[in-house]
Amino acid sequence: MESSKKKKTAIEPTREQDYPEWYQQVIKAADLAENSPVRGCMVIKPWGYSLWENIQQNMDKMFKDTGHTNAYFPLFIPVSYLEKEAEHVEGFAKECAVVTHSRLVPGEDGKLVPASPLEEPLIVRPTSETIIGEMYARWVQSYRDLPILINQWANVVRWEMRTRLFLRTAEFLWQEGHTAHATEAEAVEETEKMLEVYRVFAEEYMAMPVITGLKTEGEKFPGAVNTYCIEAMMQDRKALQAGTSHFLGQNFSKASGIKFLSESGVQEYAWTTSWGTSTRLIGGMIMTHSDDDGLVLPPRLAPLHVIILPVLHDESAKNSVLEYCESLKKEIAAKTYAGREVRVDIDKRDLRGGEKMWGWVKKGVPLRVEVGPRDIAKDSLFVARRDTGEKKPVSREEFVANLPALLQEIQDNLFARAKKYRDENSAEITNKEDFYAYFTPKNEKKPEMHGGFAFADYDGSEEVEDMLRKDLKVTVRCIPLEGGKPKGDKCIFTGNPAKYRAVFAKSY
RNA sequence: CGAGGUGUAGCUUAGCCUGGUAGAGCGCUACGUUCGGGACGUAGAGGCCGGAGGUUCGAAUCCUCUCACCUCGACCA
Repeated sequence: MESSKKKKTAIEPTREQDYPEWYQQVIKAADLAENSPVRGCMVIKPWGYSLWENIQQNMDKMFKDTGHTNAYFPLFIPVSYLEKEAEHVEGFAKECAVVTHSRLVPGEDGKLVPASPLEEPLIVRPTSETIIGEMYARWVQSYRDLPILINQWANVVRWEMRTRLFLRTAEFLWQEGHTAHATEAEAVEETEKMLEVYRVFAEEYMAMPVITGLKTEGEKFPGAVNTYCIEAMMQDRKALQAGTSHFLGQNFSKASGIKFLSESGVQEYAWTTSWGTSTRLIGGMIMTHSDDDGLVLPPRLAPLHVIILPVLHDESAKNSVLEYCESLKKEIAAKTYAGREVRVDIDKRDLRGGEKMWGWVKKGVPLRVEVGPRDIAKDSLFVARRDTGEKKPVSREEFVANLPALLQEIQDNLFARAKKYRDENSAEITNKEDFYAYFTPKNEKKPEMHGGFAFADYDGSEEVEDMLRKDLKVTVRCIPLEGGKPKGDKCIFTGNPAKYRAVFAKSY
């Protein structure tokens, strides 16, 4: 970049200037999704949806490899089912969409009005523990019927007050695993196993480093005994809960009546788990890797790995350039990366070179290859990396041969970069004063990016959590599975005996 | 649901205080010059000023109601 003029970014504002607005603009520029006329509900556009398809395909394989199968349960749940588990009702009742009528009839002013009230109202599922529990109760008679290891890909509805594309929408797409086991140990093992699946997916596919941990009483899933989670740091240093795995104990099996006759002939309640990730992952991926020029995609989830940009303005060379690009495309498509065909396309649109190039920059395609008459003469390609911005000529032979390795290098670089950022913005904090200073912006009127992940000993009390939420909007993200034991012996807030060393942060 | 704010072309908006019947930029269309980097010129299409009612000779502008959205609280994958 020339030093004389200020570097122009494709996305305005920049992350530094206005992070939430930057996020919206990245989505718009990459054409991932947009708000719909339906309050709180988004339209996921083809480029965004293909990201979701790639998440689905890869994650689904991991579920199958760990012994799970897919099934589908109803969108509607009778209200009485929700009432069965006390904590669960409290957690979800206030954000349920309710179906009360079964048809519409023309009213006096020509408008349609609901008619035929239902005997029992239905809710649109906010999550499916209760309806799936009801079915499991019917399916399970003997210890021989266990375990049940089922996953469902579905949409759910939670009537949120405030929504943001991908991060929180009234309707969202997700997967929810629901398993039932004969023993507590087996169910706990399942809960931890699926958390590990999520960790691997986040780190190896999304290139998004995460902390695995346990939620506190106040933050756990309504009705669960334990909630495990993966927590990631976004570039504004806020935490994003990217996946949860719940050990439900016998709470839901008792509520739904999932009973079985054990090997020793005793009636017992099953032990259940549930675990989920959603389209929120796409939001996490955007906020982990993207920069001031737009979206940056990890190769393992990118809908397109390589975009070939022919230089076509010279009419006489047009055909030969296109022919060259077609043969290059074939050669590239024959390569494999991470067990999949390398995905490649040629942008033949009749647009100006710069316009085309910036379009693909903003869409986050890992590699751009420019091919013009001068390159063809040397059998050379002008290759640009989206992650580093590096551009250089490479011989065609070398490029094709190294392509899988280069894609993996980009994947690794994204992970390393995100991990470095997270570690640089994490702090070990040993007293309340430092803690408050860490989470307080220096400029109150126009808060700069500040804070991050704070690791600190605390007494595990809800009083401390309430105080931090109120004073700083900081919450306990989790008690990390590694390093969750207190380092000192006192809570840095109360001086009481320390119970945990937790990760504190502001969050989405 | 509490407090504040905003609705004018596909998008961003000027005009509103001090009523006189709508203007710009981007985008879009056509043509031309350009093209190894987000071009420029010329011409053009596009608006019942969120909706309903009221005041007035006359309303984008004033008043009332209503709807939607945004910001801040409570809630949240």
